[in-house]
Amino acid sequence: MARTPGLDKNGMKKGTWTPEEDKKLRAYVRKYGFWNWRQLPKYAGLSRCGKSCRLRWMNYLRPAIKRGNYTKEEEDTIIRLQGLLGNKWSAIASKLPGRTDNEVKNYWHTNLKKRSSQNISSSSPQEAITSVNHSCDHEFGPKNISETTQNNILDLPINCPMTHQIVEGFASLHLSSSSSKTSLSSCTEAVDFSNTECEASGSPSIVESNGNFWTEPFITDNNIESWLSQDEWLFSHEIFY
DNA sequence: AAATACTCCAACCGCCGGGTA
DNA sequence: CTACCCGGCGGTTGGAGTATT
Repeated sequence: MARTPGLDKNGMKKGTWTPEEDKKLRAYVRKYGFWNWRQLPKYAGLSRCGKSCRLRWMNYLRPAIKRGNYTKEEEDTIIRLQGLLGNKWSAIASKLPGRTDNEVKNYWHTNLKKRSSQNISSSSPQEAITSVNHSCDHEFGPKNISETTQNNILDLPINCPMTHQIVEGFASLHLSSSSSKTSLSSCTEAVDFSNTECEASGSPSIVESNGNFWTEPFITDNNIESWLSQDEWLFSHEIFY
């Protein structure tokens, strides 16, 4: 499972993360957040590229990541959304709290792919659409998504968290025979998602207030107690999720 | 017990889009 | 307008762990 440790062309370490590296990354992110992944390893004392740090944090160290077996509901959701959206793993994972796109992708390829292909012969895309439609009805009131989408893809309940994915899924299914992201974006750009369940992405003022954050991240750390209490707030409000 | 085949998943790679200077 | 940087995404791979022969 683990990859052999080595160095990339820039002299950065590759391969499996050690517990010590995890500790450093976790401690740094919990204290300072992640405002520039490229710079982060330098100040966190890690010989890793920023990308590797980001991946490690997002897929493994992040709080609230759910480990262990998938529930029947989760499996059904993955199968259903994969049928609708294709390999939009991040979109699918966003509907599974605590699961990462990488994890969902792996689980699909190792466990669900075969089952799904068997089910395809017995259930139509229309059934999958209807199923999602019901889940939206439950939270956002009745709206016939399948019918609406076929008539006007933009006329969807904007507050429905499924809408973005549904639009993209139908864009790939109906609007273009190619899989280029350009064709998808040209469709989704017309929709205002500002009112959907987007996570907060702005930098908290605690960082902005520190003008030398990146140049002196540790030096300015004079008020650890205060930082830690704010850290808990950030986590409780899912700023880091 | 040893060898081989298979499974699973952490991690890497390359590409793309958004933001900005 | 262009070039560059960065974060994010999806496809792929390496190899440890497990099952089978």
